[in-house]
Amino acid sequence: MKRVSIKDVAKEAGVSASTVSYVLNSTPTETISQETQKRVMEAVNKLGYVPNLNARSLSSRHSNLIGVLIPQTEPGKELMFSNPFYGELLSSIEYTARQHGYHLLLSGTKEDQDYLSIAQNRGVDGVIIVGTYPGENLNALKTLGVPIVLVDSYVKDDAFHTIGIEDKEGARMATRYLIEKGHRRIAFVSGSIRENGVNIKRYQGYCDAMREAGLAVEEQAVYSGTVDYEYGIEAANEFLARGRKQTAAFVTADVITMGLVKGLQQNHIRIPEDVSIVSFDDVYLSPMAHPALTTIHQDIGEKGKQAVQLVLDAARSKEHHHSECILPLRLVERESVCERREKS
Amino acid sequence: MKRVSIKDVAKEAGVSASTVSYVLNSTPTETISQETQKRVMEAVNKLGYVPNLNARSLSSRHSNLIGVLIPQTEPGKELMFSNPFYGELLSSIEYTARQHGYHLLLSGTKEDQDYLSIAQNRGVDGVIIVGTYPGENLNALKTLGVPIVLVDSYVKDDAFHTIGIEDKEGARMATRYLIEKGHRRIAFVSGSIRENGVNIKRYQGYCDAMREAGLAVEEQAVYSGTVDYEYGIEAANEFLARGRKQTAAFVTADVITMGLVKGLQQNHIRIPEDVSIVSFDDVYLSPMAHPALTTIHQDIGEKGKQAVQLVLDAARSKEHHHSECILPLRLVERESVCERREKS
DNA sequence: CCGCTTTTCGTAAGCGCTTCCATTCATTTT
DNA sequence: AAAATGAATGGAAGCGCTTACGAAAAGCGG
Repeated sequence: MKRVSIKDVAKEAGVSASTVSYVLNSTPTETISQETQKRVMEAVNKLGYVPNLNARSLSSRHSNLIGVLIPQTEPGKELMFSNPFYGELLSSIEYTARQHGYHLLLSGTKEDQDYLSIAQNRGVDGVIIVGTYPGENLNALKTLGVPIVLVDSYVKDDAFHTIGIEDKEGARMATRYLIEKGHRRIAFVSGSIRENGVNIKRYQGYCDAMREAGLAVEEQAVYSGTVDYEYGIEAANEFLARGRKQTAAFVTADVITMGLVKGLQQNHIRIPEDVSIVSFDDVYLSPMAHPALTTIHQDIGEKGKQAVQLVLDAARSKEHHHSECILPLRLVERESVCERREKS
Repeated sequence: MKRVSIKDVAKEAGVSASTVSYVLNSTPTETISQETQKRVMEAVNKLGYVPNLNARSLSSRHSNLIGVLIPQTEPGKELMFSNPFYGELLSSIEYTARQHGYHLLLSGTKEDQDYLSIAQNRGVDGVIIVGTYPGENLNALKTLGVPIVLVDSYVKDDAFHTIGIEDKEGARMATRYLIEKGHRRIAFVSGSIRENGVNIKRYQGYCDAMREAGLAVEEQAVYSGTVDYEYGIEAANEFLARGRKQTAAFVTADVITMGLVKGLQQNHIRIPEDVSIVSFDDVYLSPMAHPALTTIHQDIGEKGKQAVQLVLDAARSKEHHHSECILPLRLVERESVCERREKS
């Protein structure tokens, strides 16, 4: 239980602590003889020495740690992963980071929280923030001096790196697809529409597509709530309450869609025969849905990978150059949409 | 960008660094006058001081950090969360930890990996390991001197705390339910069956129930693969290949079930009319499946919460007392099972 | 006003590691 | 042969914080 420190190794190998440090870090400016290296390594193995990374960070000013902030879907709701999208994203982030020898410091976030706590405290080398946050909170982070990458946020500020997708274009693509299938009354269902968020862009894309086709965007055709399946069910009920006006819907998240489909089916509305749906994200389980979701596919794995890459690149290069990465989208056709000739 | 340290605060407040430390940690043995406290706090706020937790850990020997090890489902597969169960569990762990002022150091794990790296390195205060691992790897962790809790593992060793569920009983319950519904030929579908893992217990429960009902456990009725929906589909094909012998199945994970259901439906096998299924886990999305999954419900949130609780309790108390926590299970009836009179 | 207890605070010694700089030899160079 | 070079290592000063320990200030009964 006795922690073995670098000094113990030094003593065992009959060298100084600094020498041990040099061989362990293979410091390029220093040169240690083969023989000594071998002796040190033997001591390390014999004693089972593992360096204390806290101490290392303290003196070397970098921690090989990346802070990751993932939103709790809703304040008060503890389920950070009520949206499987986050799970998949985190998965990819973790995997990529680990490949590079980095670990993750994970924290969920409530809106009102002080993000500094996680980041500044532990001396992370960079921060990945996923989702949309009020600007003030982000500003505090800028003073941190470590690279910050925003995933899926439209905050425009050169202090941050960003990675996202063509939200607007994706939504337009989805909506247009529905229009091409003969639908004219198309609902828009999304999570909360907030400043700098993705949903506002997707809403614009939806509107654009409608307008381009000469269709009106009716207020009663837009549904907005939270990003979880509960809201999908709620939206289904609301759809009924509003009189089943639309024959199709563009939904901005697969989770919502799953709830929506369920809610609709429970009311004996058939998908896609009665209501066609194009969804968004293409999470791991969406081909498993019934019907399998026709959805805008985004490469979640790539998103996470790029996020990590951005942080690491920025952490390495000294001068700050703002970078931005937009991933492409594509529509994958499955079973939740069918042709429709509007009666009117 | 200039980091403000405790000394800066001390200077600003006109006191010594130790005094600042005392007020910040409200060290119980020391007593600082109200007035000084106020002065210090003002300086802290004015300078925007945030303590460097690395330094703190270094000198105080505790980090307010919990290491979390989550398995990559399959080696080579990067998707740690191909099973939504892990996402939900992590969610709960993160939330609970945060409530207690702890952060998470997250790492995925490959089988062959050296777990020490994450734990020992960073001086975590405890480790939560979810899933089943080869014993040798765990042994290395024992020397760590921090509490370790194993989630869903049947490794018997007083050095570890464990938290799990009544796997065997749950499986028995599920199988018996199917039998009560008139099924006699029941498949067992699970992820890999390995030593000390949950599936072996569930298999036993399945066997027990069958035996109790005087039914034979046929080798060709058991399917075992990986825990993801891809395997579910595979199992469906295998089911066909083996001649559609069973009228029901007990599946040990909802993700697998989703794949299985999909695969079966694609082959025009109706659920539950042709094949009834009782699943396991009751993940967030399982009521959304089509049909909604009749499944053994486990309280994933509670599991995560207890895991954290166990670590923290153990970290606080000096002497080691092995603790163990088994959570109850219950069957929730939904739509994937129906009555059946065996033809034979 | 004096010893004595309490309260309040500063000094200093680390925690385990990195890293600049100086030092010691063994080689070369001229 | 003396001077210059370079390779190989150790010394020591921190990184930013905690925490004995001890000293000074303050309260108090007599």
